[in-house]
Amino acid sequence: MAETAEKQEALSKTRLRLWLKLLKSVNGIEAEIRRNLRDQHGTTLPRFDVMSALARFPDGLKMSELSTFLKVSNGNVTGIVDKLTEEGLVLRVAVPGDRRAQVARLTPKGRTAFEELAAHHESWIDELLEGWSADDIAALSSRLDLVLKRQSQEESGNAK
Amino acid sequence: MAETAEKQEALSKTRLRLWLKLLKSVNGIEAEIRRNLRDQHGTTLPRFDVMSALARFPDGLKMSELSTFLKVSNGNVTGIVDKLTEEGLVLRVAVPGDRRAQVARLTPKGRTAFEELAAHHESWIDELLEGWSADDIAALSSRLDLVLKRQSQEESGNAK
DNA sequence: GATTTTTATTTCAAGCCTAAAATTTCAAGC
DNA sequence: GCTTGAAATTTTAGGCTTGAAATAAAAATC
Repeated sequence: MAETAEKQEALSKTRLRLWLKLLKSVNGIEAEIRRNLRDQHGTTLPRFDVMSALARFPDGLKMSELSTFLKVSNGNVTGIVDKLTEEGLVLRVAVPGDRRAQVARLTPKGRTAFEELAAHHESWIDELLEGWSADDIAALSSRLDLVLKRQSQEESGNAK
Repeated sequence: MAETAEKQEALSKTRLRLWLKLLKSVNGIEAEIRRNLRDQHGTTLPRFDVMSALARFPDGLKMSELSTFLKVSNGNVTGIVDKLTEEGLVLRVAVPGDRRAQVARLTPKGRTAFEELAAHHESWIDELLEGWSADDIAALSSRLDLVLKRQSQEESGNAK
């Protein structure tokens, strides 16, 4: 079932237009979340992301695990964790048996603060995706799995 | 047709999970595009975005029009256009009758460079969205319209 | 056990981005 | 024709991000 070159070309353009629309939508949602975090909570998305990651791992994450998980550079998380530590939301704990490594953990204060943020975050998303049904979501989700699958393949290809 | 509170809560969680997956997918695609622009063309996404905007307006765009169109700050485009101008890809043209304003335009060299970039960009997207049919795209596109509609409403609400 | 390599993290330099202040010019009202 | 306010742009200060260099400790090799 060979498609014609014309159809392939049209599909390529259609995909490009979709990508631009998708990017615009996602950037818009992200901008609103950043705005809400700043205006309503005096914080930022990178800080929320770090706290969110640490909330999933109650025993804490090593700095390098944190940067891998968030897909940002090591130097980046250093700065963010520094700030969160100064504010008493995160704690650096020495790893027994390895004096190079440190584990970052949420403090009780940090956990409480995160839970507050997370609840609001969920409700913002719920509003922003108003009109999306469970079926809509399932359909998109399966298409996104295609994208993510490709990405994880590529990653393993790039592995050193 | 009142849904139960339980269903509403489940939908909210489902939407949140979708959002996280969507963000991961889009960030992954964007990261690959940035990588390709850097490694294959020695340029960056912000530069590509500026050139792309200027390519759509052969008569050029005022600096403020450019920043509005791209949804970035004025100061931001100043720096990017500075660099592109130094490299001979963009030209600043005085606006007759208004000595405050300047129009940024692609030079012929800039246009050629952009067309080269744009062709590659389209093919990268085409590969990254491999497996997305015209029907998939149409379905998602209509859901995204919901999001974009909400965003444009909000914008006009925020207008000064 | 000394040397080399790898691993974990931080520091650094540079680019991107924003919001706000500063500059220059235009337009309106007097 | 001044003055005041608005508009277009650039400059500035500060935060985020990266990739690469630097530091320090662990692990592997000899």
